[in-house]
Amino acid sequence: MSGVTAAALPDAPLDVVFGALADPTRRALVQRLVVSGPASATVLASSFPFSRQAVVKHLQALETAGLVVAQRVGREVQYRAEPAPMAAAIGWMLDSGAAWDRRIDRLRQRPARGARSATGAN
Amino acid sequence: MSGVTAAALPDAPLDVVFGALADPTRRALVQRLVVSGPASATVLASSFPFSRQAVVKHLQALETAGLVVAQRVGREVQYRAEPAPMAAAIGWMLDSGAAWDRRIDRLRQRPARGARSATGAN
DNA sequence: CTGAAGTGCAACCATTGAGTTGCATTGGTG
DNA sequence: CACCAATGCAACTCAATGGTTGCACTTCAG
Repeated sequence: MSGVTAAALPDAPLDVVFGALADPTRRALVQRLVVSGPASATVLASSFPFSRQAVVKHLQALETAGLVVAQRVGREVQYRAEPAPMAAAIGWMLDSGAAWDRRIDRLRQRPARGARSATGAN
Repeated sequence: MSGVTAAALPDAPLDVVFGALADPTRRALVQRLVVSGPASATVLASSFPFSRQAVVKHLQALETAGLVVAQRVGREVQYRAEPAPMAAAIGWMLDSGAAWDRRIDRLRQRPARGARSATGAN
């Protein structure tokens, strides 16, 4: 964790990215960092109904996902948002969506023969 | 749950969508359904190293997220992929990314006064 | 009608996750 | 130097998750 300074992680696995984004608190943290810029865990914690330690844990989860980068400034640690890993997640979804569209096309071409042929959801 | 036939759920909260996608098995299930078309839990389970019940639970998680739709066909239940809810997830990410870009712009416009312009990733 | 295939339901276990508290450590600053 | 603020580390609780198994129930088919 703290070993990584600011080097771009290769690319965090989708598990971790999606998992990090699955928590409302963590999404709120990301937005907060995106909107208001870098901040320390202590400062962030003052805006949330959680203890500082809880916020730190969330930030570590986000850092593992590469969605946040920690940078030491004096005795503080500034966390900054890094939306890059979202690209992979979006990519996976668009990919699925595309494949789904292709499948829909195939289903459309198939002659609708009378009764609802099961999968035939419009 | 099983009450819904094929009606589009209002829109599952992001928590649930991201959470559903955070599991590799569930992503594999979605892709399988997208690529090979609708299938029953029993059939799907034969392709995975898990029990049928485990697969059923995953499918229920996906169904809660609206990523999968269950349809009863005779004594079987066919599950079909439904990528629509991904739109909200993608939307959230693009939104964060956009806000981030705006922030970067502001930082870029700001005259680098000595200290850290730091966040200046690529 | 009887049986087998396919689901549904429930109990159970092990692991992870979110959150807490307490204390040690580091780093500015009066 | 001495203090205070911020971080780091560790232990602990409680709830949720992912997985299992066993059994009851429905439905098609011989």
